[in-house]
Amino acid sequence: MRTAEAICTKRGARLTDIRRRVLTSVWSSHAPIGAYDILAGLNADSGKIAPMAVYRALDFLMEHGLVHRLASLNAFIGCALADERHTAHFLICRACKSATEMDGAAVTRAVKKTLTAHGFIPEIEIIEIQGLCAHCSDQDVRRP
Amino acid sequence: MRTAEAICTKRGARLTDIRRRVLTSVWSSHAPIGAYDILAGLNADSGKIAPMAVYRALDFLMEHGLVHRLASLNAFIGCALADERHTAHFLICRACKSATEMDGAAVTRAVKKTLTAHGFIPEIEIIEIQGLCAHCSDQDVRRP
DNA sequence: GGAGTTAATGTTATAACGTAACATACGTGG
DNA sequence: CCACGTATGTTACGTTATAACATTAACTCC
Repeated sequence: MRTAEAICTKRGARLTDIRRRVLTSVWSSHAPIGAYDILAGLNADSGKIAPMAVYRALDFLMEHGLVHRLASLNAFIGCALADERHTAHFLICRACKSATEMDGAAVTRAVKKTLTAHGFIPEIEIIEIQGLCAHCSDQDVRRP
Repeated sequence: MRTAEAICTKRGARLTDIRRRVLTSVWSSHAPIGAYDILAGLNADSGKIAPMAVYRALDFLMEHGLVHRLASLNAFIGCALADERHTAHFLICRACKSATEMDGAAVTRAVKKTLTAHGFIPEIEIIEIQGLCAHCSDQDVRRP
């Protein structure tokens, strides 16, 4: 959280009140959280923030790498490695709902190689693997 | 299309009228197509099909590998390799809107390796790379 | 072929996710 | 102070997806 402020000031970006509250909300959820859940959290305490405000804050936070979006869940999650620019690859556990960034080096290499073969110039990489995390697969977790 | 029928009869699955029409609609779009666009296409000719019907048909078609869903676009696309069970990886061109299944062998290997290291058991792999395809990157296509 | 069963579709309503467009406030540098 | 760029407020709407329950069609076993 202090990191977030540091990053923003370093870049001359303003971590305003709403943005800070949205970021806090994202971090305080252990699992990926939807925009409207964030909204509900913010409006529980105080007033009436509109969806727009949340989406704008999320856009800002994503631009600065503080938050990632999980396309397959329509949800958002805090990024622990915000100061290094990177494309995130996620492992999403259907049992405990955790979403952890995986070590993507090998995958990124393989993807890059394949793309070159196709002559494709990448801009956004979405890699989201859903399944069971190590902890949950030890438990007795049946298929959906 | 004949392939689709063959697959369904082989599996004892019923390729009903709606399912057939949805599948045709998906195939007749060169780009990934949204559920409501499919719906509009069907309702252009004849009567009033409800969204539910389309989503149900899409679910069926996906179960049988005849169609894939692109999570990052909320859209659907026909699968050319429907009889082999496979996880599809897509290259999505932002210029021409094409979405082609890439050769995923190397990537799949890398993913599998990384997952093993994490002790993660995969069930669904979503890999969607957005960017510029070979053809469009030859043209003068600027960033968004 | 008719009764019982499962699969598929119809119907209605609503949930969940996301954005356009325009007005207003806020801060910073000249 | 005031002009300009950035951020937020506000309203309304567009898009994507599903819940819940009723009805119809197909299949099967005797």
